Amino acid sequence: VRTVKRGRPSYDSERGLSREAILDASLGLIDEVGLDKFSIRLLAQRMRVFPAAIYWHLSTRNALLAATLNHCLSDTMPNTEPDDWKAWLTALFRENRRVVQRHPNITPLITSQLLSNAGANFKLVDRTLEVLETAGFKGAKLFAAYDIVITATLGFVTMEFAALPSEDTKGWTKLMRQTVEGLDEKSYPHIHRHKAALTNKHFILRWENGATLPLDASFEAYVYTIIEGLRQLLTR
Amino acid sequence: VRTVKRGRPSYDSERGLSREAILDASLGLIDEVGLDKFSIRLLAQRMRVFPAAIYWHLSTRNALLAATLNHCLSDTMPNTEPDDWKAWLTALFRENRRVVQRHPNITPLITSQLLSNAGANFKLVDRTLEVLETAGFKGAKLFAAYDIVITATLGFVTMEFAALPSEDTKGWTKLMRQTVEGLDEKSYPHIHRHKAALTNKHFILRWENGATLPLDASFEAYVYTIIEGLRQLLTR
DNA sequence: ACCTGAACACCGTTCAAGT
DNA sequence: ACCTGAACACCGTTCAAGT
Repeated sequence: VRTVKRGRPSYDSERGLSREAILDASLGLIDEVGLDKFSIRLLAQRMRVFPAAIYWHLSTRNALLAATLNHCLSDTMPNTEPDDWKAWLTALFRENRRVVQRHPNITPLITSQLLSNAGANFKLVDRTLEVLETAGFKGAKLFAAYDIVITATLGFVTMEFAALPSEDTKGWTKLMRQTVEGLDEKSYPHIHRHKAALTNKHFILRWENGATLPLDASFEAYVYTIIEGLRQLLTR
Repeated sequence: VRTVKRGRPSYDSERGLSREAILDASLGLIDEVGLDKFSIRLLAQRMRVFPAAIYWHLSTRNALLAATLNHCLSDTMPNTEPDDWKAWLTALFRENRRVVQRHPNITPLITSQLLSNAGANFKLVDRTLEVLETAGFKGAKLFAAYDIVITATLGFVTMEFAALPSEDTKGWTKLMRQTVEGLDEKSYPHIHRHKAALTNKHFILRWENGATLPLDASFEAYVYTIIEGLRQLLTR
């Protein structure tokens, strides 16, 4: 008789572990507690298993994190027609951002794990190359454009969702607010003039991240900038 | 009689600790051993001091890392005239990249610590706003352009110098090479066609990072793309 | 004010042993 | 094949005590 247990979504303790189940649980745990508090021991506890059991499926903590990141990003694929490269790229950037928005805590992994291994989204890579080629990019320009697209896909969101300290150590937000609001007119005239519009709303001058304060307008302007820039690169 | 000790550059064990000396030593240690192996205990050992001594000067490990990052990035400032915004931004992007190139191991910190605190480079922020305003950016466009410049400054290099696994666990490079070279023509026709030009040379398909294989051409194309895109944004 | 020395509550990882 | 149970060598951080 199979009795339904407490309802942990993607792991059934009666069926044992699997790589897939571990990655699901890992992503869920990172969403919940953040990377600082994520540990193999805590993950094992959630899956009602001994810590060492994880190591039978994944060789190391870093390998687990890398696999979790790829697992999270592996579904991204615009369903736009690939012959309109501008529309396709726009869809890619937006769709990717939506994914990261659902899992903001994974962003540090994008630069702490070189994005390349067995689980990477090679389908997306191939499609990107196809789109750029049909757009007219050739030779050295094609590869430059490809790198630019990858950077544009991940670069803005990693900055937008950059991690906050997991504990408000000694009133961190208060210190941030004071620092930014204390920037004086003499030393920082331009910051001072636009203080109201900048404070906690744009890079470096903020103390919340995209999870609570998304930078929608800047993101859309960034997408526009990249695509217009690529258009210039194409006809250079 | 002051006897010169073993010649650790910026810390003299006879004069005691200081925030400055700790940040110098911290950056040096990260350069040497990488973030994975960096620890407060190891840092303390290098400075010939008990671990707890560090905590008198910096409240926490994360605070230390954030301060180290800012310490590393705080000197960046193009010496170009600010009235030519394109030349100024180009200089900014290049100078920043040179800094990161000297300290590639700090890149993960850029997204794991929200870039904002008492030690951030607010002079650079103010100058950036000045340059963009004299270029003609106003209102909402000014703030979007500002966010784009910050992203462009840090986004590409964080991807370019994304960290590798600190130990070659189970022949990681070998696995990477096999994975990339094993991408078959049927499933990945475009990758396959350009395999020679892409393998270990561009994002996702590589297993070394910018420390050993810099992406000079792509970086310059990215700078061009951003600036041309901003030019379009300005006159939209 | 600044650091020592020791302790506490955690980690990742390994390995023999079980089933 | 897959997991247990215990152990090892580390961590970050706290705190009383020294100077």
